[in-house]
Amino acid sequence: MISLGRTINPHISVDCVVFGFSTNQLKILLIEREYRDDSGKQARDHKLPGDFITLNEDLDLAAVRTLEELTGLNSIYLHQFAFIGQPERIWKKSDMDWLNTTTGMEIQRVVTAAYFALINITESNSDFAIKNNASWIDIKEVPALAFDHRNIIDRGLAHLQKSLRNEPIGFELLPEKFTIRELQSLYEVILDCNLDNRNFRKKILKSNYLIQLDEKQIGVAHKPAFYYRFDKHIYNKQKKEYLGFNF
Amino acid sequence: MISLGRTINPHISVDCVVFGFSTNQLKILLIEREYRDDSGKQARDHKLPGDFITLNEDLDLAAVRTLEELTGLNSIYLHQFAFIGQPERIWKKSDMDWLNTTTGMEIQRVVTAAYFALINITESNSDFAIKNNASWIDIKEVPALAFDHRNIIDRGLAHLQKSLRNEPIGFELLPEKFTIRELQSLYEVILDCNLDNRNFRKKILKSNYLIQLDEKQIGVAHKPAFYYRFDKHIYNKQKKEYLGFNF
DNA sequence: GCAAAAGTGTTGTGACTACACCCATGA
DNA sequence: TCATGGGTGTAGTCACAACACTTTTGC
Repeated sequence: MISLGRTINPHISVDCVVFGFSTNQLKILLIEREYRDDSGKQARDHKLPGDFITLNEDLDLAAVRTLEELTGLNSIYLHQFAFIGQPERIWKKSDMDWLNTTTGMEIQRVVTAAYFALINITESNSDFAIKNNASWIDIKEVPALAFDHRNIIDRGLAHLQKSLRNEPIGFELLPEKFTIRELQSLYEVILDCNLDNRNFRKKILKSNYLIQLDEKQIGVAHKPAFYYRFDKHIYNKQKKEYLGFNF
Repeated sequence: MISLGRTINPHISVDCVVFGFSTNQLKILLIEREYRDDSGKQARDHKLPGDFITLNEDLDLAAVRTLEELTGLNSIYLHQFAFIGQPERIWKKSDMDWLNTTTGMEIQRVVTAAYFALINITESNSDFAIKNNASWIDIKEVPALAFDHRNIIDRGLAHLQKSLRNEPIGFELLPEKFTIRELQSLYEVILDCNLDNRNFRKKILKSNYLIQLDEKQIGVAHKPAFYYRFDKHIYNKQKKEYLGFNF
């Protein structure tokens, strides 16, 4: 999405790799775009949510703005994870033409700050996104993308996997209350592995920032699972500095 | 250092936090700069090695170039660790004036890619640096700096500590051959803690990429220590993916 | 009562911490 | 021979991996 009607800084952009999780799939938010291919024909493909920053706009805030315009959400987990500036990263003429057309400026070279966001997909923010030509696509079925966005997604995914191993961020992708099994599935899908559920439970419950609620699943054809919630406050309190070094 | 005589991209710069280690101190490479303070008086202070990128220059290569111009070295451990773009990061009028004067351009706002470098300080590269107004300063005695460079250093140091815990990068700061004790001191200084030397040895030698040489210290008034070298090849081979998650 | 997923305990192994003394050298 | 830093071993604790059965519900 390009900011028409704002004064942009045409040298610097933000791009957001937005992850969501639903029906046991890791999904990513992509935007459909219309462009003219090298032969001048109208075509469609997908790109990451992103935008040029405006003059005097803070980078982080530009990323927040981009996502808010797209999902209606403004307090989501969002961090910069890379900054990409190879001169040849926009190598297709059609991509460069598209930038020139949509901005109405002569774009030379764009350096982009890549952001990483985690969203709990709900009906409401999903509807909001659809109105903006955005849609949630399974990470395993990402089509060909504009610019170097495929590369940015791969780096974002690696970042997600690393973060998930080192900090409790999985909750950002789940609703307020969730079952241990849902959490385990999330880990399995993102890390692409199978986890022993006894060991997973022990490990995740030992750190006592998962609070068991009084509520159970209803209407399921098996023993209903308890719901839990993540208590960020407890986590922050007992977050410890790991002092060993293990390589 | 500003590239006079090159065509620069005045929106984007690189800044390098360059660490060195000598006489049991963690040091950082700073450049002395002349400028006019807000009252117009000639003054001196320090800044990080850095530069605007030139048109069509790759960011990573801009960082390599900056350091090569400064130290004569071109194959050093160098990684991007942050990208900083608050509009108010250059808040002092004197700093903005200095940029305008040295570049001969009207600078509006600069977004900078922060790089992190590790160097084994030698007489030769140290002499080279001195010729360029650069000097090695103990990390604990860093004076007031230009721009937001103090902040960048703090973030670089945090990055160094984190990296040192997770990857064997300490060797980059030491000469080719070193004693276990030197390595331990390096860990202690950077992590700001005391380590038990029996446990340190066990841990570091267990991973068998430290090769004991036939050579010992000479001329020391105590039992001479063996020298070791780091074998990157062995490390790369047995580098394992840590699959658990520990938070 | 049966299908389907939830939930639970034990054991072996390996990594970490804490801790104190002898060894080789130069002066 | 003494001062200096190099170099070594053991015991307790804790985290992790591997592994199979009982429980609760809807149909």
